Amino acid sequence: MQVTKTLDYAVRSLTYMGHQPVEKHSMKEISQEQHIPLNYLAKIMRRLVKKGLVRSSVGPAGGYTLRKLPNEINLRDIYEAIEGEIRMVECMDKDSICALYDRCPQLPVWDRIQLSMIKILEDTTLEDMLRERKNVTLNQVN
Amino acid sequence: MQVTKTLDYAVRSLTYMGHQPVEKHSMKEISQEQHIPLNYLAKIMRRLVKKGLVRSSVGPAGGYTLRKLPNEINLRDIYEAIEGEIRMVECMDKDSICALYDRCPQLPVWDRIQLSMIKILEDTTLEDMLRERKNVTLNQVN
DNA sequence: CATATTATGGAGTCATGAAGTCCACAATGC
DNA sequence: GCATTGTGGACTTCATGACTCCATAATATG
Repeated sequence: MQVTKTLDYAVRSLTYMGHQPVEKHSMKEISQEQHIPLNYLAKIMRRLVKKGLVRSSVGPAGGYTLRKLPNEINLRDIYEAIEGEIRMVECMDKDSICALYDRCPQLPVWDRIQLSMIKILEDTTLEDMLRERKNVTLNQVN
Repeated sequence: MQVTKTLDYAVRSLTYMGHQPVEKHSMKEISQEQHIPLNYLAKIMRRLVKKGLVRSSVGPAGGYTLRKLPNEINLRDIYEAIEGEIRMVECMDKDSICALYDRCPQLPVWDRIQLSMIKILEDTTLEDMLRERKNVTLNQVN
């Protein structure tokens, strides 16, 4: 559950679009405003389109718009669109077979923790981020 | 907040030692019982010693013992011993300077999420894992 | 005291994945 | 028909996780 740069970029882009959820935003615009490398952003947007978070149109005056309202898009959606299924431990994969079957005391614990985290992500929407904005006065990112 | 193999190994080893918290356990013993590559385990144990989680003694009949009782060792301790300070987002590092200072709506949100996670890790002790053991009937790890 | 046993320290290897670049191509508004 | 904007995929670079190996230090035991 690390926040990669890619995820950061995705959240930033979506938050940015969230300000005028109806308007169309070109990749170039997002890239410049949010300081995201254009070509890399292209890759990220493709995933967001494919996962149904944004709608795209090509050609001049093309760009992206959110498919839902900011309060209907939560962090879990975004996380999974970018990183795939949330899984804290590798062995939670269905296919893996464990040498310690039937005496692994960790699994239930990680599982509980993972559930809590998913809930937190689900409970946080783009709108929360937009609201947060005015409270922030000085901050760091990279 | 990914559970790496290294962290998994650390937790396993400590849980294993937790069964007889007083007894000494050699690296070879832990390695064999928990299916952890010996040389790699050596590296992990060094960190646990350095961070004060276990006590070591060398020579024949040497080995490791827990420094505290299982209910006094929580997952946060172990996590930080292995992975260092918990930080979900890179920009939470003190030194990083952000291009988006003063309009980064993400930070407070990630920070809140991080605090929740830390709390969960703190509230979970080795003893919880030991207790868990009897409830588990079939499982996977790798 | 010699030797076997156990931990310590550090260098080196290998594979994987994140982050980013490039380029050719497709859609479309003017 | 052309400029503009998104799409798809191949390719590169670099950092890090997950090891391996080896030389060395401490110490129980005979």
